[in-house]
Amino acid sequence: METSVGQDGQSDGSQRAVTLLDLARAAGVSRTTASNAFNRPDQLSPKLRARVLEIADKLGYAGPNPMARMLRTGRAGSIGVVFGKSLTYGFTDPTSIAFLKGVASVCEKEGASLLILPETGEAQVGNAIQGAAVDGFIIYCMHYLTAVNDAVAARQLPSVAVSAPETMPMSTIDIDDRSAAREAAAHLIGLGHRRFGVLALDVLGDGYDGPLRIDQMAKLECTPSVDRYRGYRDALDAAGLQDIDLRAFEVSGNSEDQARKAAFKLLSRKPRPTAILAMSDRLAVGALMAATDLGLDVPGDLSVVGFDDIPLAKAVTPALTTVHQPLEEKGAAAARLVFHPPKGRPRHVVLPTELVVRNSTGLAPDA
Amino acid sequence: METSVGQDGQSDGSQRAVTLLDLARAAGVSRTTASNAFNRPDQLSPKLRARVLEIADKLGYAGPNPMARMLRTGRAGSIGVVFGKSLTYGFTDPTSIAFLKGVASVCEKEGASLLILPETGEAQVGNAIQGAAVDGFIIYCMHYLTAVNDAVAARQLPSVAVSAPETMPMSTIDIDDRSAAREAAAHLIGLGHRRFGVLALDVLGDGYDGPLRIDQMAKLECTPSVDRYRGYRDALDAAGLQDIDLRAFEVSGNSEDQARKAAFKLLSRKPRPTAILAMSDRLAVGALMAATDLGLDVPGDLSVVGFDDIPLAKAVTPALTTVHQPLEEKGAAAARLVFHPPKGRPRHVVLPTELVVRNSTGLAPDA
DNA sequence: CCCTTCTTCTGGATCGATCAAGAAGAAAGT
DNA sequence: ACTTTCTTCTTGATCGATCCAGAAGAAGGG
Repeated sequence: METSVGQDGQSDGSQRAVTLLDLARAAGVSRTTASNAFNRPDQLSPKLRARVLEIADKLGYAGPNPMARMLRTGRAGSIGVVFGKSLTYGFTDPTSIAFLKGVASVCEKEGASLLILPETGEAQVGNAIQGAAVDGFIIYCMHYLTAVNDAVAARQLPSVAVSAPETMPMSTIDIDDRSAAREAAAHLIGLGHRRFGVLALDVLGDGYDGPLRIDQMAKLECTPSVDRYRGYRDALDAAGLQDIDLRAFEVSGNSEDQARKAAFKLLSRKPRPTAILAMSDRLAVGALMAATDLGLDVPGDLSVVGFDDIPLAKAVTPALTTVHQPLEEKGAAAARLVFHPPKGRPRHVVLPTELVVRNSTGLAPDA
Repeated sequence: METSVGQDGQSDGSQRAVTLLDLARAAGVSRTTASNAFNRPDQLSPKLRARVLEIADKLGYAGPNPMARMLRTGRAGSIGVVFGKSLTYGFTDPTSIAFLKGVASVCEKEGASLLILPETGEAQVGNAIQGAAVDGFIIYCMHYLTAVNDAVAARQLPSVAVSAPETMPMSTIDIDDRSAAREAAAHLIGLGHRRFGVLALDVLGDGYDGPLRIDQMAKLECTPSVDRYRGYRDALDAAGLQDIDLRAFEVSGNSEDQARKAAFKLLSRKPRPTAILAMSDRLAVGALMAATDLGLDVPGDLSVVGFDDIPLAKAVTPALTTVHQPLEEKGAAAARLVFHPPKGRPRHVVLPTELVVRNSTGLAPDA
């Protein structure tokens, strides 16, 4: 009758953990009653409950084992976020930080935890997703979306993908990147600019820096970079400027320093561009630094328009003209959709954007 | 023998999930063999394994249920972070973001997930901690440390507390706030300053803004604010200036805007302080804004020294003189201690800090 | 006094996996 | 030919809880 417990020996250290059954025995009640003392106070008399809890305390019983409870109830009390890049990047880029903030705020309201999955590379990412004890997933824009999508879909849990094609079988949250970019470019065209440089987000996430690989764009699944580029072109087309040479550089990792170098190259060409279209505010800041390096005045000699409207955008000098997008709300909306999934078909939410004109754009110098 | 399955009816919708047993039956093997196909490829022939996995795919079996696996193996594959403030704050404050980044980078190396617990208030925080399926905890400086500490300790898991007293029964990670602050103040004293204003982090986390509540300081468990204040005083004492009136304002939520207001008040007194000791860089930035509001030149009329050395510190104008502390490394070190707990006694790590002199401090104007 | 209802508590079944021990057959050593 | 070893696979027990149906006793209604 006496179960021997491995090599324990009662010595200070890893003794077997106290379970609900131990507690029940010690209190002279059934497991269910002990369980109810924690979960259903109305199911037993207050006096008994107090006694059970007291004995639990004495035994060092912290409460029902979370893993066992999850298994039995089928709920984890948390949602998972799958990142497309290293977590280090996720906690560095202001865009994803704001997104996480939005997710976190909704989690907090729901009393749920937020599980951030490690980035393990395309081959392994399925394992992490498969093994995550969560009630739903949020997929934050990534480069190998298919692998992630398949793994998440297999879990059959409420899921939302951000900045993903609406052809995916789950709900999506997005902005209209293309028309937002179009508006940014139209603003510059309206100011008389005719020579542009583009600083593009990386297309494949493979650490490449250099001229935009237009030929690779078709491969893409996660497409802000592509959509924004098309938006820029749309504006040119609409203005009858389709023949303009739109020189574009890809910048890896949304890095200010790389953007500075790329912008330096763009601005060293003759004739020099009078405006830079940056696909993110960080890239735009890099362009500002390059302008300083070259002794160019912004917006006198050069106009710069960004994208995102991160907090830094209005803190830099000159304050950035940029496309405001609701970063936090993206996260919040995604989380809400996970907690309260739409019945029937998945929902595809498109959040509004707005061009915010500040001090980094002005009339073209040669206009 | 046929178990009826609730009200399922096979209709499109929530059909019972496929289990390992279903897979085993469909493949004509035992549960264990099916399990091994996923977890121990070496335990069965490659041919059989391929067949099992194929059938799993066909059945839509995503892989072993994470909750069941956790229960059986006793491991969750993730560590939890307990915040002392709302998650919104955690994802806003550059200090905690950097900390999380450090934690995340180590998690990624270990292939583990990062579970961020919701802030539920002092009364409920125990529940969240009790119910978290994790392999260990990191406690990030909070205001009701006792409640958190008790709940975490009850879980009997490897845990690390940040900026917590070494009297706690778990490992701790910290910097020497007191001597770092002392160094910052000594720097100003060396420049001839004799009239100081202090911008203090909130002592109780209750949203209070106003004169520093020195009388409350004894109550504290989580003590950067108190230690830094003491450090400032230490420097004054060492210089024989113990009688100086060290006027201090508490600023709630480490907010730049609130700091600006508080600094405005400090700087409106006659005679005006010539230097401001800020307990964080955000507070210091608030002081810079107040200086601008008052038409004061920094460092000509006013010197400002911050604390933390967040990225913003060197981006603002003038660049902040501040105490550099290894924010990311704090998170990384904490995570490492959770993954590889010290045998025997808990470890108390104190990371080095360094005063970084930039452009926001200069000779006292009246010296 | 009997029947119903409510409160309080209990035991067995179950969630879905992994583990330990061992069986069956093939391969190898003597 | 017989024992040993290795490979491959299986059965029963177990992880620690929650859920369901029902029992025992108290309270209330006619």
